[in-house]
Amino acid sequence: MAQIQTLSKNQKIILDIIEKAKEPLKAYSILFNVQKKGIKAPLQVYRALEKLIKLGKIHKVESKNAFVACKSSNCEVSKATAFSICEICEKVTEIANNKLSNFLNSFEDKSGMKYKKYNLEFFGLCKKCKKT
Amino acid sequence: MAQIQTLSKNQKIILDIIEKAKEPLKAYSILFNVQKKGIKAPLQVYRALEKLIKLGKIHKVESKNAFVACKSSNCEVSKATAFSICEICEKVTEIANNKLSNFLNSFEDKSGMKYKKYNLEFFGLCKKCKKT
DNA sequence: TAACAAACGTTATATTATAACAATATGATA
DNA sequence: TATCATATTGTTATAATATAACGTTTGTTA
Ligand SMILES: [Zn+2]
Ligand SMILES: [Zn+2]
Ligand SMILES: [Zn+2]
Ligand SMILES: [Zn+2]
Repeated sequence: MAQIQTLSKNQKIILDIIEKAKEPLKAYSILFNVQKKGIKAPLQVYRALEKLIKLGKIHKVESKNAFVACKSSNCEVSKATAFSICEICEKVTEIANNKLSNFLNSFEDKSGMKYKKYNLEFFGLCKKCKKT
Repeated sequence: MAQIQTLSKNQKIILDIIEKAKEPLKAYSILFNVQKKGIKAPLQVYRALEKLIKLGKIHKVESKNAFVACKSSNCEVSKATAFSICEICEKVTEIANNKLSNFLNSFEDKSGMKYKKYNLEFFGLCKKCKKT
């Protein structure tokens, strides 16, 4: 019944490794890490990633072509994502901030376009890197 | 004196083709289009793109790996970009909205991180595609 | 159990981007 | 003008990221 059980074998393997990582993982680094578990080809990784993204279990950090597990249990279906990215140490953190998400989810302009989804990436210096 | 004059030959050629395009251009499609002008290698394109981005003349649409000319003369240096992207016709438009940029430029959270730059991509249906 | 959809495995290939090296051009300044 | 520094160019090769196409297997459900 838990959502995790609806995941297939490869999807579980790959979600697991992404969840355990401390930083966003790139597809081929995931591939390298799961070869001992029998996943041999890029497509196997990319297919799992695609599914996990659809389910909101992971997100893609577009500016880095890398994948992170979703920390904010809010976004079961990933249609509103925001990240902070340190330009020095490259630390990536998912931003969970109601003021921000409320603002963006209700954003409208004069284009007549209906926004269903967004991805926001902030860049700057993290606490540690600011000090140096 | 005009900023355009500080651009090199290759940079001008590539900015020109991006400005004339009606949609975001991919690097290799740019390459194909400028081969008659003597630009033969990917690196020549990527180097010009990199410089043009730094100058704020163009932006990269991360989710599409494509490049658009900056329309909003506000962002001379591109540190705050926002796009709307239609999921059907793939039309991409740079959003110039003061309420949005003011909100994001002054956004702070409890992470202690100082945000200097952001990129936001909205997805949805454009006016035309909503009707069908 | 028949029919369908989702996931899998595999090979090959497409697409996007950078490394490394050498030459030339440009602009500032002594 | 000579010289120094920096930016730009040209070129070949290669790295990194992602998908096409094919057939098989597994799971669901009518
Ligand atoms: Zn999330
Ligand atoms: Zn940092
Ligand atoms: Zn712009
Ligand atoms: Zn559209």
